[in-house]
Amino acid sequence: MKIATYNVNGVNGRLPVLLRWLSETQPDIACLQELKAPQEKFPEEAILEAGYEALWLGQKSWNGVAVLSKIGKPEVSRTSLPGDDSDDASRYLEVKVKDLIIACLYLPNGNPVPGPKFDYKMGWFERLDAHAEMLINSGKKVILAGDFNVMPTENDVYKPEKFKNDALFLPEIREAFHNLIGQGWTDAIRHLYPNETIYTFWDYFRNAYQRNAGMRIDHFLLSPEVLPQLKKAGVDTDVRGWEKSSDHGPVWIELK
DNA sequence: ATGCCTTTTAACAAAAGA
Repeated sequence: MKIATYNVNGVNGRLPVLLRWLSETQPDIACLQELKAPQEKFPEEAILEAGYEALWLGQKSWNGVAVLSKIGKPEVSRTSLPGDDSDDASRYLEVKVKDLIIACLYLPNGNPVPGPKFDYKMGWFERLDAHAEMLINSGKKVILAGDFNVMPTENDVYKPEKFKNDALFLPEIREAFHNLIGQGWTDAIRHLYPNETIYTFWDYFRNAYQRNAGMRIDHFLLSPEVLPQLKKAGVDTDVRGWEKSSDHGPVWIELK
């Protein structure tokens, strides 16, 4: 079984690229972030025609997450993180498919630092941390997948020194990510490729993709019950080079 | 030092992204 996560940066503007990617790579489940579309503007028909049933949380202009499946319709588990009823950003969609719980998440960017956006990011991470602990303690097969907006180590960004004061790389956010992992989660890409330089995002400008000036910010975290099934993982880096592509590339895992 | 591009919204720039 192949599961993918892809920050599409606009699901309607990206539809031709999204459909081509689904058709060429055939993930069984795809988690999408940054739909940038209200609930009623999600391209459900085109996704259905591509063979996928979908659940999605839309929002006007920004955010938005979805889970696509061609192995049975996902069942909603949660549509937000617990802990802050005032947060109405569409950033978290947790579903059940088969025997898996899959959390599709879009962590806030957090820049500029310092400021309310970074405070919001740290607060969001705290709520994720608390909920993830509950999930991992459940003993179920759980996957946290999505755009975490965190480069976990210096090997995850092309020029670490340039990002010392960035919300994606500050010590406190890397520590938050490290603490989350410490609950018992496994970073699937790093588990299979401990030392390789692997990126999932390349900026639109300065020819970042052509220069491979990238960052690894989209992640798969696996609960201990899922880890033994991990067979392969990778990034569809070529998709980032397609015409009208997102600034992120799709990341995927294969489970036995 | 810098959002240098791209998307969305809306009707022009502005906001946001990372």
